[in-house]
Amino acid sequence: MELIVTEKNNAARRIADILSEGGATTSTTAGVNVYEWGGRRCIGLSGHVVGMDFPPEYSDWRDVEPAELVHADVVKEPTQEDIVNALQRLAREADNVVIATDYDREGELIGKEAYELVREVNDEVPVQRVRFSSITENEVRSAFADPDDIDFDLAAAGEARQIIDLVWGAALTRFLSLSARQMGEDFISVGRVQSPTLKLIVDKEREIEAFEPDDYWELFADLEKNSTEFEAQYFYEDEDGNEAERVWNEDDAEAAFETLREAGEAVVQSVSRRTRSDDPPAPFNTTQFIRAAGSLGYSAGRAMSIAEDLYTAGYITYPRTDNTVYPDDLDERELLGEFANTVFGDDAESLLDQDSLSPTEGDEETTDHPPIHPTPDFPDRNKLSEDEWEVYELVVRRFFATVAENAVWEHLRVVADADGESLKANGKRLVKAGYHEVYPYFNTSENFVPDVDEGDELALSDARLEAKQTQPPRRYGQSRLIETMESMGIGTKSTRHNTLEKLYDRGYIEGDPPRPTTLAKAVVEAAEEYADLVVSEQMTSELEADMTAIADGGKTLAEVTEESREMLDRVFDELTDSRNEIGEHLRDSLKADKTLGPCPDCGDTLLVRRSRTGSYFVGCDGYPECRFTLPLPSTGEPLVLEETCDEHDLHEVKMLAGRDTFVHGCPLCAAEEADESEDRVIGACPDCGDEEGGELAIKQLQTGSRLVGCTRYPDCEYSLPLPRRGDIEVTDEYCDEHDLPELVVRDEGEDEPWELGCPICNYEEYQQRQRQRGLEALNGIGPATAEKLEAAGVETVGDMASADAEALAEEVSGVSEENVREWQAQAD
DNA sequence: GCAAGGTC
Repeated sequence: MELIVTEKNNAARRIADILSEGGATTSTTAGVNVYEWGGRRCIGLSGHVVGMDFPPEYSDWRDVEPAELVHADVVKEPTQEDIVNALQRLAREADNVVIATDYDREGELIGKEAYELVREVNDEVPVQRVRFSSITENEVRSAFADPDDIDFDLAAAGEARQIIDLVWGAALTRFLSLSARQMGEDFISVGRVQSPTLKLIVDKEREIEAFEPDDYWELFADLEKNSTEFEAQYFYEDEDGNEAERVWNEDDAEAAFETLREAGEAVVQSVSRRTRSDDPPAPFNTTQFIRAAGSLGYSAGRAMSIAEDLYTAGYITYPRTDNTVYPDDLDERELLGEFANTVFGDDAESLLDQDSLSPTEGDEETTDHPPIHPTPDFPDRNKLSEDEWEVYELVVRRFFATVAENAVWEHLRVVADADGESLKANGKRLVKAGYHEVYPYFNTSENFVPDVDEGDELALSDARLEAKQTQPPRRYGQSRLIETMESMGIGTKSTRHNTLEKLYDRGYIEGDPPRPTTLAKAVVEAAEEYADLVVSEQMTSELEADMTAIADGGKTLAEVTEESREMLDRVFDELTDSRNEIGEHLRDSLKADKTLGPCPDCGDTLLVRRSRTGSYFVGCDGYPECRFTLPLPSTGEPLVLEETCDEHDLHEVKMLAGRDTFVHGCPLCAAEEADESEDRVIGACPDCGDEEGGELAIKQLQTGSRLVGCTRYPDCEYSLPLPRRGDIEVTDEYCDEHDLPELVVRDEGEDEPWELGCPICNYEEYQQRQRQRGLEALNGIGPATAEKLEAAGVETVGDMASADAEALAEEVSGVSEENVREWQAQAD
C-alpha cells in the first residue's frame, strides 16, 4: 500500500480525485479523512502537526531566568494528536510513502515532519517527495510519475527559523513581562515579525506627533469658452524651476489673487493632448486581494476569512499565495466560458469576443499556488451571504480584468495667461473603457475641459483664494501595512493579517486605521534601546540570508542558531542591568492606557480596573483612601480612547467585543444620565403585579444599558432587555396579550424608526429567533452565516455544549427547511 | 502562559 501525505485535507481530496480518476472512496481513521483507491491511500495534514517548544522544566516563568531560555533545548511535540495518530497508523501498513506537501520552504519542513513521524513507526519504508505548483491533472500526474527526495537542507532552513523565532520571542517576551510584572493574559510580547510591524506604526505616529503644519494658499478661477465653464488653477515656477501650485507667502497669494480678480479674461498659451494607456491589473496574490477587499470596506482579517470560506466551498482557488502569474495549464478561455450562463454572462461573452486573450502578469512568479481566481464551480447566490457574494464577485471580476483589454485615457492640458499670471486646467476623458467595463472598482471619473485653441480669449470669473495648511502624514491603513510588510519581507502571505490582529489583541494598537497605545510606544522604545534587532526588518533579512545558506549547504542549522544565540546573549547582558528601569517605564505606560482623568471626589486619577470576579469598573488610584467608583458595561474589554468629555475632562471608553464593539463614552456622563433619568412606568409587572403591586418601568442603568424592569427591584428581578442606542418612545398602542404599550426606538442617523412593539412580545420573539438560529447552525449552515448571527448579538450553537445543542434541536424539530430559510432572510 | 508558521 502506498501512502500519500498532503499539507491539507482539501489537497488530499483533490489529488486522490485526480490520481483515482474519481474512483477514490472516503473513510476516516482516528477521525481524519483518508481517501483510498487501488492500493493507494491519501491523507491530508493540517499544516504543521508538531510544534516546537521548550521542555516542561522551563515552563514556569517565575522559576526560570528568561536569559536561560537562550541556551535551552527545544523539542518537537505533536500538536494535532488525532492527525499524528492517523498518519502513524497508516504508515505502519505502508510499503511506500509519498510526501506531497506544498511546494515551498514551509511545505518542505511540514513534509520532513511527516517523514519523521513515519520513521517513528516504520524504519524501513521508502519515503519520496513530489512537487507541483498547482493541483491540476497534468502537474500532479507528471509529479507522481517522477518522484524526488525530501530536501533536508531546505527543511533545516525552516527549522532554524522556528528555533530562532522561539528563542528570541519567548526570552524577550518573558523578560519584558516579568520586568513589568505583567503575567497571565496581559503579558508583553515581542517577536521578529510583530515588533518591526509595531515599530512601523509607532514611527508613523511619531512623525504625526512631531508634525508642525505650514500655511499656504491656492488660487482657482473659472474660465469660459462658448458658454462652457471649467475650473483652472493658478501656478507659478518655483526657485528650482518646477511647476508649483502652493503659495507659501500670504502677500504673494493676495497679489496674485488681485491680478486674477481684475483680469476679466485669460489667453490660451498652450494646448497639449496625449493619450495614455491604462493597463489592466495583475492577477490577485493575497496582499493585493486584501487591498482590493479593503477598498470595499473589509478588514484584512475579515477578507481572509471570507476568502477561506469561498475556497473551502470550492468557488475560488487557494487564497494564500504570493504568485501573480497564472500557471501554463490555466485555460483562461475555458474558464471564461464557464461563466456564460451566469449573471456574469454578458461580461464573459464580451471578453471571449476579443481578438486575443492574453492575461496580465505580476512580478512574482512562485511555485506555491496559482494566483487567486474563481474555479469553474459557480455558487448558488442564495447560499452565500451578501459579504461572501461581494467578495466572490470581486475575485471573478479581477480574473475578468486580467484577461481584458487595456483602457485608454485622453489627457488635455490647457495653460492660459491672465495679466501675467498663469492658470492651468487638466482634463481627462476615458476614451476606451477596456477592463473598467468588467472591473468597476477603480475610480474612472473624468474631468471635463473643453476644446480650446492657442490664442483663444477666455472669460475669467470667480477668482478664489483658498487658505490651507499642510497635513500630517496619514496613518497606515490595514492593507497598506500589509503591503509594507510584504515589501520589507516580513511575515508571510498566510500570517501578515494575523500579525495585525495579534497587535490589536495585545493592546498595542486600536482603531482603524490603527493607532499605537502608550504601551506600544514603550515596548518599541525599550526594544530600540536594548534589542534593536528585534524591532528591525534586518533581523528577517539576515535570517533569510542564513536560511538560503542552509538550503544551499553553505552553512549548517547548528552554526546559524548558535550565532543567533550568541547575539541574544549579548542583548541580555545589557538588558539585565536595566531591568527595573524598563519595568517602571512599561508599568507607567500601562497605567497611562488605563487612565481616564481626574477623580471628581478627590482629584487623584481615575483608572479602569478589574474586580476579583473579572468584571471591569472605574476606580480611583487613591484607593483605599478614596472609594469613588463607576460601573462599566458588562460586555467586552474596555479601551480608553483619546477623546475626552468636555464636562468632566475624562477620557471616553470603548468596549471591544468583536463585532459588537461600541463606544460607551464618558462613564461619569453615563452614570449621571442614568441618575437623572426618571423611570417611566408602562404597566403592571407580570411576576408580582397582582400580589405585590409591582410595576414595569423603562430604566436606564449607570452602565449605559437600558431595560424594562420591576419597580420593586431588587425584591423582584423581572426584566426585559432594551437596545443601548436611540430614543425610546412609548406609544398609545397597547398589546392585547400583555397590556403593555408598544415601544418605538428612534436612532440618530437611521431614517426609519425601529418599531420594537410590546417589550414582552419583542423579547419572546428574540428568544425564539435565537433558538431558530441555533437550529440553523446545527443544520450545518456555513461558518460565514454563523459569524453573521454572532454579529447580530446572538449566541450560536457553536458556543453551546453539544448536549444543549441537541436539546435545542429537539425542541424545535418539526421545523421545515422553508421556515428556516424564511427566518434566515429575516435575520439578513 | 512566550514566536512564527502552517491550517480550519
